Amino acid sequence: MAQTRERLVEAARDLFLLKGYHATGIAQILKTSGANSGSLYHFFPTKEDLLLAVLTWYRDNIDEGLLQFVYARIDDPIERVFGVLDGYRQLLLILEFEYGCPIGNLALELSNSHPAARTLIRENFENWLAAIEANVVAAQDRLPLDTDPRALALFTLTVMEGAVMLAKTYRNLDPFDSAVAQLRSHYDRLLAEGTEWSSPRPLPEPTEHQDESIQHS
Amino acid sequence: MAQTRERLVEAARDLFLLKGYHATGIAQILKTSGANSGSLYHFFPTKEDLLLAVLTWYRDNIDEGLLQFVYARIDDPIERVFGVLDGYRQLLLILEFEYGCPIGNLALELSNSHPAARTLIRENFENWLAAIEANVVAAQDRLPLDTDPRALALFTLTVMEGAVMLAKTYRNLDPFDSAVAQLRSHYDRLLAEGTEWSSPRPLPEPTEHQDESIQHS
DNA sequence: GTCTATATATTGATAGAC
DNA sequence: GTCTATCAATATATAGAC
Repeated sequence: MAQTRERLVEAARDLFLLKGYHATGIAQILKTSGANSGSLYHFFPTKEDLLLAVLTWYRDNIDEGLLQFVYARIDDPIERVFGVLDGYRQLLLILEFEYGCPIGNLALELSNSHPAARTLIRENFENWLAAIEANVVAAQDRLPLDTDPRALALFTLTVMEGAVMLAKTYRNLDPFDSAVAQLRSHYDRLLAEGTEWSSPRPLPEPTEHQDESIQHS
Repeated sequence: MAQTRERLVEAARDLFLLKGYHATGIAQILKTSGANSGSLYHFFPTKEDLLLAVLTWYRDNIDEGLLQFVYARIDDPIERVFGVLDGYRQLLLILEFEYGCPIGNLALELSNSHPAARTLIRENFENWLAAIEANVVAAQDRLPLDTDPRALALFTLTVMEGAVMLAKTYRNLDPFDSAVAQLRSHYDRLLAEGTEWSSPRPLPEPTEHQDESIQHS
């Protein structure tokens, strides 16, 4: 049947999500999908080709799989951002923390060794960032004039990925909720400043450390 | 020799860091460490036992391996926090992004399937959090009275883990620097408020979304 | 505690009939 | 495009002499 390819991608997607790439065997993918070895290798010459198909699927399904589900019930752009984060929260709950961000998992497992996968992982992140950035831009009339939408979107993704990692490790939503609450307060402080130029960075207490290679905002 | 066990742990530690747990074979560990199969299984009945030894090593070496290196040249507690983050930045650079946080990598790869490892990963995070929290406490006289040191430390860890993931994926320090700069501005806003009680959360523009399950601060 | 040789299962991948 | 049978390589782990 023509949907064999699709079943294979779905099975691989779910197994990679739950167990990771290396820990998932071809045999399991065949069993889960109900396909045979010959069919799999007809569509995907190597296991890595199947991985790329999975990452392509995620990349092309961020809208229906994630955004539309949130946007359907929330209109305010800032609340949409936190609605997306809440989507990950729900998935952590539903799958009892045997989950994480599927892209994040594969990013840490494969970014070093699989360049083609890394490119697709980056494209996934780029799509996610573009969606969040669009929300920040839509709310820009309530944010300080010097707000950098891309940087704020990137910060949001950063916090989400870190928060999912900690929740998965603790098998508990507390670290996730705590981190998102801190992120919320970060947004709140920006909103509280309104459309004025952001106040200049205050001078910290004089300290005696010499070299400081962190770039400040 | 009595240091065979140590050489095995070091080799496994480095290989797990670069390639992950599943992608690292026993044969490679033997080759890298110069030990023989019999020696390895004398000390570690299973591969997972070796993994636990590696995680224990990290847990017991956070001081000498990370903190003291930073604290030796920085005294200010807030700058020590960002100095620790800068340590990860340097490692990303030195190892040309073929790196990440070793604990974070293993957290996403193994938290689901290896409960004993997950416990040690959590202990690693706890040690890291305690160190950062101690710095926040040390700077508490410059922070708002209602600052929660544990929550701020957790936020810092969250941002660090997410930032390392993105830098590794992009093979570029930009996302790391951007996220850390945002975190720095978060700290700066807290410092700017001084020791007063934090201003109450401002009311955002009224919006029409109904259910909002994110916990606000 | 260390050595070499090897067992056993599973891995990703292939062959060739249909 | 699908099927079964199977390959060669690698995986983790073991045996037993020293």
